[in-house]
Amino acid sequence: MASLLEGQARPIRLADIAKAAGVSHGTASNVFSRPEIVRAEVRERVKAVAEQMGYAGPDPKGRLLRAGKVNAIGVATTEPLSYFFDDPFARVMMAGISEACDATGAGIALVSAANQEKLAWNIQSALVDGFILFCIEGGSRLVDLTRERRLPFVALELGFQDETVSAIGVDNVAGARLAARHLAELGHRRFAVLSLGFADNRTGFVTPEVVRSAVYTGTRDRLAGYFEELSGFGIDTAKIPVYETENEEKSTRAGLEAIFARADPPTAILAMSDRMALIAIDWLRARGLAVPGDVSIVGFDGVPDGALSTPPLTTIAQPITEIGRRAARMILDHDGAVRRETMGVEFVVRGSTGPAPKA
Amino acid sequence: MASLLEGQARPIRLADIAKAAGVSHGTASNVFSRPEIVRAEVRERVKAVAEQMGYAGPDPKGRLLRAGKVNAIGVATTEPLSYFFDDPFARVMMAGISEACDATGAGIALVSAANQEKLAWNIQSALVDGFILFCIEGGSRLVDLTRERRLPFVALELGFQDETVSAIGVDNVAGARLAARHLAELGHRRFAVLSLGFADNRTGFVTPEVVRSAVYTGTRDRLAGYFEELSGFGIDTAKIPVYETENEEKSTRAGLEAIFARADPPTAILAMSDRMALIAIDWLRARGLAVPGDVSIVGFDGVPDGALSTPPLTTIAQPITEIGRRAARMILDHDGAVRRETMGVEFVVRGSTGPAPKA
DNA sequence: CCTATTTTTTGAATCGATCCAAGTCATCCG
DNA sequence: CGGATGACTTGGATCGATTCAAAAAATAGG
Repeated sequence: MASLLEGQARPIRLADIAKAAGVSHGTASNVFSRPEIVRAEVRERVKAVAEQMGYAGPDPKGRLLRAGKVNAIGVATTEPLSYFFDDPFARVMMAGISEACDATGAGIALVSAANQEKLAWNIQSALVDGFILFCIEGGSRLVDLTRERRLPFVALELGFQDETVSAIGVDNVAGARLAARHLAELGHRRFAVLSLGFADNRTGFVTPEVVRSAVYTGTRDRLAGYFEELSGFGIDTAKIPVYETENEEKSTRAGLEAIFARADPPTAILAMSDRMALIAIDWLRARGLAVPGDVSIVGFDGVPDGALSTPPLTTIAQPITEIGRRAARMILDHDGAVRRETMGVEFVVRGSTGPAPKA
Repeated sequence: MASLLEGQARPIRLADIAKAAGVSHGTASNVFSRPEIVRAEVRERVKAVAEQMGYAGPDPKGRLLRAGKVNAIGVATTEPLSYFFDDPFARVMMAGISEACDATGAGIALVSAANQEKLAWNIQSALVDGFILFCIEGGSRLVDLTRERRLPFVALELGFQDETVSAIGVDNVAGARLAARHLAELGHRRFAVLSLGFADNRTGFVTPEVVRSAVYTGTRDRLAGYFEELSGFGIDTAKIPVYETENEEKSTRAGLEAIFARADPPTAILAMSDRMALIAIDWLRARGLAVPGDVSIVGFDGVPDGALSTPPLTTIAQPITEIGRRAARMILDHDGAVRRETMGVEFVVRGSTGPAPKA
């Protein structure tokens, strides 16, 4: 019966080598995984047989089951896979993760969960020892799904409150205050905020109601930081237009249109991401408004592109690489504990902010 | 004895669920993998037990062994992992690979082989269905190692000749000719070439001897393309300085120093990579030489940064994304055949080239 | 040459699932 | 009521390795 299948090129297994070399599979295994405990003569014979039969070496699939450890960490997001290579924030983060993985020889498995069903499947079937989650959007779904794998995981940019998951974030309130203070000290009094989401699938001007029922506390905290600081300068924050975007071109431009269509347009824009800030710079300049001459802008994140724009972007920089490194290490030397780390931010003054224009 | 270990939290297996629910492991398996063939009542009972016992779902490690397919493709290079996120060429390539993987729901495993021993191990133990190799450097070692896995693989940027491996490349000769012709037609007569490697670990001016014994035929072809075309314009190619770099900042700058230290410095530089071309632009401008006023430069590759430099770079663009897509598809629908594809290049005129300065 | 050690080798057990041929059971039909 | 049909279930085999206690072989010591 087996003879009928001959020539079917069934891959050679370790057991085949063992049989051909006349040793037990235990010994054959040792030849590859612990050669030093096998008598030299036997070792060479087995190796020769393996070579001659075209054995590819112990199949990691088999080894894995026994070993239990994959030696790779999964990085997941709800964006398409290309997000990891396109998005500047993600790239810097990945560089940090890469560094930690390189240091220990671990691999990186990229997992995308762009559409609902596949998301679940990809997370469920990823061969990894743990996950790093980019919770840029639809984060709660991602967290829930990952939790079911019962593997260690760390959430990054986790927008919402959930004390049961390990996470690394930044001090949003402090960062936002820094940004607001800078602009206020430059004399600005008319502000607008380009905001990240307070809940999924919403864009447009934000009402106090929306803020109160925010799902994403990260967004809420940044806004709170802005407002606290501005209030300290005697500015009526209730009058500040806050436009919620999806952190991409279209909704951000829509937000700018809406903001500048109002009476009394702002001289200063607080953007909750560098992405939006950079889009804003383009939009304003295309509209003939000088940055920072007519309008000043402060971003948030500290992506490298911000240094290259014209004018270069003043921003609140997260220690992105360091966050990536720590996240990877958290998975790599996981000890079962839930850890939450809040990193400090750094205020980077570049060229997109200047004194408020004389009224 | 087992009781001594109780509380050790050994992860729950499918078999445990089966036993607890009073069904066979076969049925328990079906509950998760083919729920429709299990009677509703039984299915719910098993699911309830699983839920209650905190079962994480079928472990992919176990499933993998039986299924045989990982559903992930490995991307390997001899650079550190961060290369994939830092290098513009790699990033565009990865975007193409990502696209193809997203379309079929496959994952991407990044494998780095920065140091000798780990290289071997990482390649040997990567859980993937096939490899895409970035042969930017030390490519032959990478190819040899990968061949031993006996998994499908495609080599990208394979510098050397080896008809036994699947590879996707570009028409180097044609691309180089385009670049050379453009400059010659602009009236340039004094050239220099910033060259990629002809063999490993060499930098410096290249002799005909080096070219003749080239390991990297890609480099040789590009040079041949330049020379063929320039000869057609009656230029004595034997007098053209060709400086071999390691395609990074240091050796490229060294090359420029050496080239411009010679009598009769060039008015046109043919760079075999955009990377070198961009470094050259910086170097020249820092030196007070106008680009393209005093010196014109043509790159090779077509990385997106080239469009953003000052002046923007004239270059020979490879269809990088498309190469990535094809490479991924080659692995994804692998049929056992060795395939070699040569893609066309596109000539992109931007601002780094202009008429030769009046003598 | 025999016993005590030490070095190697063996082969069963395990890792965690899926697959499938064979078996069970209830239902339907003539 | 016997047999055919259909719907689930069962449990052994398998995927490809590693591990480890015990057996076997080699070596040392007396």
